[in-house]
Amino acid sequence: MNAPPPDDLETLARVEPAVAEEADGRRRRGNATRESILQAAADLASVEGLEGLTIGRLATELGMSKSGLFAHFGSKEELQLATIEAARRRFVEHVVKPSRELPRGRERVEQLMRDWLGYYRNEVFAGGCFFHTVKAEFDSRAESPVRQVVTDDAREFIAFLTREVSKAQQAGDLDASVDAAQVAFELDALGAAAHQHYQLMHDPAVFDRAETAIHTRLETLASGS
Amino acid sequence: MNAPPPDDLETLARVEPAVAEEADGRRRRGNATRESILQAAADLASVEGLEGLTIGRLATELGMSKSGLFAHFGSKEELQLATIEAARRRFVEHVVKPSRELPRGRERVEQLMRDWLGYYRNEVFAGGCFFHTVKAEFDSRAESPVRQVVTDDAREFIAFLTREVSKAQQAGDLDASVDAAQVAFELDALGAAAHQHYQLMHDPAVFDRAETAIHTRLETLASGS
DNA sequence: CCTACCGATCGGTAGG
DNA sequence: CCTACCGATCGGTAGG
Repeated sequence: MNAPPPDDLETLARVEPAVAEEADGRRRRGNATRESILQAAADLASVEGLEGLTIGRLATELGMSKSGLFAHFGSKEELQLATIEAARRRFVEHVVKPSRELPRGRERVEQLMRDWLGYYRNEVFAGGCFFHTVKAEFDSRAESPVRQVVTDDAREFIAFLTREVSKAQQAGDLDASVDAAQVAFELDALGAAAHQHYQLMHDPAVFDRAETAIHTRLETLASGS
Repeated sequence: MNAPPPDDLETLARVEPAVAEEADGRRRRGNATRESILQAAADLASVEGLEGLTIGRLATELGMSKSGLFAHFGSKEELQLATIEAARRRFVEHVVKPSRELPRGRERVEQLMRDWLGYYRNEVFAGGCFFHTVKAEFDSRAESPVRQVVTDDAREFIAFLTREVSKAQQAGDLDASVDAAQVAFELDALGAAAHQHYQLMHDPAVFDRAETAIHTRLETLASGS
């Protein structure tokens, strides 16, 4: 029960195949070590970016040797890509999943936006949202595998918001004559701005401002029902 | 004629005192070198951030020796602070000044937003907007002189937007019962989102999306006149 | 403005 | 998972 519909979650959370377990538990211990490295890496990168995430610093923080940590990944790029996946898991857990329990419609969109703002307010990553940091870091850099994953995730989140707006329109909650992608752009803009201001000024009043703007916008789109 | 009113511009552009000129022109040459260094630094930092802006790389790009360039500033932090001032001059020229020729009111607000979006579209800095890059870079770092200047500039821009909205309200163009700071927050959010999406996806259609959102929002605030 | 350095740190490797 | 390295690059200095 309460199993989320598979459509959105699978694209956003790209489930890794489970790794076969060794009899002595070595593999499980290795995976647990790897995951704890990656969660620390995601927090560090949410502050310093994925380039500022250095292997030496991460190793010191975890009480490991540099080469011991390095052996888990093989290259810095592999570490960066694995860190993005770990951060995605945390994001899905806090922002995407909770509102899945509500029926499709305006209420679900509003809950999703509240969860998103709450995730900012609670600083689920050490430096605010991991994804805002890395989007800004890679947005004007040359193409690379890391940049590609970052843009794919950004597109996916906007597409996810767009689908939720569409569903609310289909449910008769929002004016269906307005482009759902346009509304999703505006909602994304308000969330991102709240995050940016909060990280910079530490004033939680910005969340009220964002909620007001979201509510006002959705009110103008409310179908007479 | 066409001299901009001093109120907003001086706070945003913090005019440096003119340096006394030496008879042999050495000082002028020195200042010109310094400014060309800083403009290159601002472009580099708009891509790589103010930490990624390394003295060695900047020197190579300008065909100077590292220590020759370094001598102009004395520390990396001084270079970073001077680079922010140079970037501010460029921003004011492209975004703040042009709409000053229009009378206060809704038209001026809309022109300001068009100039801002045009500045993004034209990639006036090599990596999009210098200020978005450095805001994201420093937003979750520890306090420092550089971070302080970055937040001051961010506050100043929001305050500037807020004043322009207020003036449009006073001119009777926009509903005066809505909080001007709330409207400024929303306008800032839409501009910043357009920048982010454009840098990441290279799709200029996002500017139409932003303009549509800005226009729609201001229409809901239009006083019946 | 230059050459020639400094100690620290970077990503990565050798060998165990 | 470790110690012990590597060449490159960092910010910064000495001396001119």
